[in-house]
Amino acid sequence: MYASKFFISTLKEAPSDAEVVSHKLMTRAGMIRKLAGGIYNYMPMGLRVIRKIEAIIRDEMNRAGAIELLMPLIQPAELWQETGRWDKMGPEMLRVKDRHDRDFIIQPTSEEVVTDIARAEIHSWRQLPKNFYHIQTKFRDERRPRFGVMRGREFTMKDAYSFDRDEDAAGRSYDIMFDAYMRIFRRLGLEFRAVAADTGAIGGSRSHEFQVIADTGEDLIAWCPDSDYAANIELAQATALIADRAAPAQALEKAPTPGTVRCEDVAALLGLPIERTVKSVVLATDKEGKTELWLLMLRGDHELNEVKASKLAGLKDGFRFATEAEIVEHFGCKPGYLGPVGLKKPVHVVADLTVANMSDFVTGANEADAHLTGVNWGRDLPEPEAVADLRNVVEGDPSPDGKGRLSIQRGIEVGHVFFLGTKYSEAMNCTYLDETGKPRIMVMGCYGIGVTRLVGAAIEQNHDERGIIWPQSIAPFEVVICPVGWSKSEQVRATATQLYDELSEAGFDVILDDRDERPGVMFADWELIGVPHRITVGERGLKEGVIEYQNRRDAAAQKVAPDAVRALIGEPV
RNA sequence: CGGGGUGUAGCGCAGCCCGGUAGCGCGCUUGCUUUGGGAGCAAGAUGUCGGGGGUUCGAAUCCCUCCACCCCGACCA
Repeated sequence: MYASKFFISTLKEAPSDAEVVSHKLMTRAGMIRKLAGGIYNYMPMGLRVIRKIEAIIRDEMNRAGAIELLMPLIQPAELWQETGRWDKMGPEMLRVKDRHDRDFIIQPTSEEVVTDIARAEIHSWRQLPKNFYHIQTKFRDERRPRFGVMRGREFTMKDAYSFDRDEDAAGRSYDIMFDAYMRIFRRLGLEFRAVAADTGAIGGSRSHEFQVIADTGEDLIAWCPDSDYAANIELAQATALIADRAAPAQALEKAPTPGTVRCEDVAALLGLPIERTVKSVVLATDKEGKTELWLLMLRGDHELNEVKASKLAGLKDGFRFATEAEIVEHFGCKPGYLGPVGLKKPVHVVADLTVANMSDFVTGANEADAHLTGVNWGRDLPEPEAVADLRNVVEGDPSPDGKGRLSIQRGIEVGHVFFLGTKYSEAMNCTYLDETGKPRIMVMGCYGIGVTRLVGAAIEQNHDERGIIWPQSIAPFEVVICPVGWSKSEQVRATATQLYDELSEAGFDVILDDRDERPGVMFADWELIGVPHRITVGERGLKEGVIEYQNRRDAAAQKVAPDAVRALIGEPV
């Protein structure tokens, strides 16, 4: 490709609405242009990256035995009504009507349609297993689209769906996809981690997220450097940090703590470590018109994990945070000084694993500007109604597998593999005949990769102050040739053109910058765009018989003979 | 959805408080000079000042309203 024949539109300054680096750099590099909130044009330079990512995904999906098809962007409401998601999905799903006033949706995902295909086309156990996938535009009307391509409303996703005869076979399909995903993300050249993830309402144990490691990620992942344990923090198991509860040593006393609401402040005021304080989180449930309050107790330095809370026996069907009025009614006190001792009305008291083994701890006194010290289970208040893992793990917690301590990293979720079971196949009566001629429900799995999000994630992980640094496998171009004095020097032109031809012939994606710009302009543009290898050809060097090579990660260029540059670049990918 | 903020040239911004008919930098066009890290000089082009309504002799500026975009949002009692 010659630059003059391509489309390059770099900006010196990013639009003010771009917040994260990937959004800024993609816009500055001319890869995307915003059309509306969360909706972007993929400009030629950006589309090349997307196409390369798609090619790698296709290659590995096909290798893993998945079969590509393409399901429509617009889907009829009937299928979604059949599974009940027409009502469940909420405003995130964009609904449209056709000229006959019939309801359609713009697909946020494709379980319904693919299951409809399977039930219509697959009739025999001999046809199983099957795994269908497509790479298709999705639309999710996000509450708050942000971060450019990382959380857009319109985006591209690869979604795959496996169909199997039973759970064992579905497990094998899952493993095959898991392995394929490992290969895909390795080939994309990203630092990533596969982590156990919450399975939500569907249950079961098989769900993994693929997280690209980046400080700007929205997800927290807990992993153990000494073992292969890795889980989303939503799921990561916390252990009791105190093995056995010590006997009470202190008397129950009330301490004045005026204006001191947060646990760290209470601890500081009382001159105690924060590990001695217990915070009270008040939730509410509404069942058949009856409101019940739940007091969840966590150590002062710990945070409530809502996913874990939602698994508690009484909170399974949904909960909310209690209102101030409800809190006053039950505790006789406004938030800030709440505790489990001296309640006005009964509440369900649930203690975190660690809190359940604490003694002589500090809680609110249910009285403004006061806390209680020397609080002890059994003596000052009844044993908790339930003890459960309620908190987020923190850096340094013991790994649940008993092999060392947990580290916490931020990640960007770019892939998810999920064992679906029969949730959709049962709702849609997707069956096959087994060897005995009996109809049986197919067992499904689903597997997604956020293609456009990957572009953003790759940049979040690989950039510097000058711009993007693409992994070679997804760079819009692998090599750029910058001729200095293109229009002036016959010799520069000849050498640059010859290099271009040779490298293209060798299978590299090469762009020759024949725009006749000054070197500073070319260098700045290509460093912003993030091409991994740059070759500079100028009369000055040619007099000494050299050209220059610089890797995007190098601090400076090195002079080499034209025929030596190939060795520095390595191989095309 | 609630709270806050911002909309002025392709991009980044000033002007608004205190009304008088729009400006700067980058980019773009033309010419000359320059040519190894975002060139210099000169001459240009580009704005329904987010939309609508109102106040006023006069509105980017004041008032009302709509829209768009951005940020924040139980974080824990």
